[in-house]
Order: sequence, then C-alpha cells, then structure tokens
Amino acid sequence: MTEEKTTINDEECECEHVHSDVVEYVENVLPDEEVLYEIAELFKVFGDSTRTRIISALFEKELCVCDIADLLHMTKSAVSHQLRTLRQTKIVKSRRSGKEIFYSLDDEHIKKIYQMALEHLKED
Amino acid sequence: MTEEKTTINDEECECEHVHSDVVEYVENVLPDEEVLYEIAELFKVFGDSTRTRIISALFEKELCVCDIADLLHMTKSAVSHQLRTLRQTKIVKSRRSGKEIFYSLDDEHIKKIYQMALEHLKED
DNA sequence: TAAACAGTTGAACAATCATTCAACCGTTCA
DNA sequence: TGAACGGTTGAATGATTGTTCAACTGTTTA
Repeated sequence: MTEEKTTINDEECECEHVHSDVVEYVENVLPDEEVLYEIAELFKVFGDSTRTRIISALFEKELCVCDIADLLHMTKSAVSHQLRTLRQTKIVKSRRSGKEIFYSLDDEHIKKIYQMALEHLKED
Repeated sequence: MTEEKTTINDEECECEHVHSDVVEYVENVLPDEEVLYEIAELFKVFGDSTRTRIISALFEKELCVCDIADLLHMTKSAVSHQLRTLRQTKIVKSRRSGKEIFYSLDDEHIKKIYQMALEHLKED
C-alpha cells in the first residue's frame, strides 16, 4: 500500500476517504513549502530557554559575552555558541570595543514576536 | 552578590571584569525564569516544519487527521503524534464527528504570532 | 456481532542539538 | 614582544525529539 518516497504517492496517508475538495482548496492557498520551512527555522531559534533569556536580556541593554555569562550563570563558551546561532539568524548583531564584543538586538520584529508570545501566555 | 539557587557560583562565568551595574540592572527587570522557559516551550512547538504546515493548513479550514495526512503526504500516525503536541499546548482543538476527528485552531494569538514571523521573513 | 475504518499510543531508532572541554584567535598593555 | 584576558571554535557527549512500526481504542455499518 505505501510505496515509499522517491515518487511521492497520494496513498501515503493510508486513507480511504478524504475530503478531497477541502484538501485541494487548502493545498492551493497554503504558503510555499520553503516559506513554512523558514518559519519553523526562525521559531526553532526561539525554542530554547537559554536563547530566550539572552534575547530578553538584550531587550534591556547592550551586553558583552562576559556580562551575559555572568547574568545567566553559564560559561562564556556556552553563551558564545548560542550567540553564534542568534547572529546567523540575524536576531542579534555585534560590535567590538577593545577586547570586548558587545551584542544587541538586530531586528524590531523580534521584539513584537516575543511580546506576542508573552500575551499569549498571560491568557491562561 | 547573586546567591542564586542551591549552590550556583558567581565564578561560573569565568570572567574577571563584568559590567556589574548593567548586569544587576538587567537582572532585576528580567522576566521570571519560569516565564522565559514557557516562552521557549511555546516557540519550540512552532519550531518544526511539520507543525507549521499543519497550523497553516488549519488557518484555512477545519480538517480531519486523514485530510492532513493526505495534504502533507505523511502517515496518519506521524500526523497524530504532532497533533497531540499541538493539543497539549492548546494551539489546536478537536471535535469528534462519527469516526472522524476534526481539528481546528484554538487560539487567536497563534495567528498573530505566525503572521508576525511571515512579516519578519519578508523583510530580507 | 464482527468487520472495517479513523485515529491514538508506546517503544525503538535516527537525527538534531545544547553544553562541555580544550585549543585557539585578536586585542591590550606592561 | 609576550603575557593576560575576552571571545570563538570544533569535536565529543548526553539529552531531546520526529518518524516509523505494530498494536490498540472507539465508532459505524452490514
């Protein structure tokens, strides 16, 4: 019944009766596969409490790696690894000043998304 | 200064010179650890493309498990597992109608968060 | 009642990922 | 110049998690 991958098959869902009209409609208005993947990638970055803690700290002030490590009781290495992810996804930007490197938020949307999540959690 | 939890140590960050005033300020305005954890948990749910695909499909129409499985070319089991996560986090609700179980979005905030992410991605 | 179908569930497996550790780079300053 | 410090990086490890598989529950219907 389930002829695997390679040639994606409609019967892969093992279903007999599907609401084909509805499915077809949704199929057509659904955003591109690629966009949905990118959305997931963005949220994945927020989906770690170390990173949400870093982000919420940077809402308040520009901070160097040592500051963040001290604030979160973590090693510089662990913090640096997470900052790398945040840098690569353009959520955070950095500037060097002498030996220190200061980090701050790079995007305004980030703030909105974050605050929307807070609102959602408050309504419980 | 920051005698946190059980025995967490200030030197854990291995830093010599920290901007203590700034750190102290941020420490005081930072949301509760628990809230930051919950935010991460919420975003974690969005951080998977299977789930973003399911969510965006449910934006359009109420769908049963078979419909979703067919739409995403996945097995019913895989879809059901993800729906369970979405149900537990109150993102999705279900109603039974005969043999079928129909799923739909449970929360308005979800839509906003999702759309905010789309906006963020468009600005590239 | 029993077959058939929609959906769920738990265990197992594979992949992903956060943290640690140790070695490294870049800048300052003595 | 070289020691000292802030920060980065890659490999290794342990934990988390998405999908598969097989067995199961609940509802309909013949």
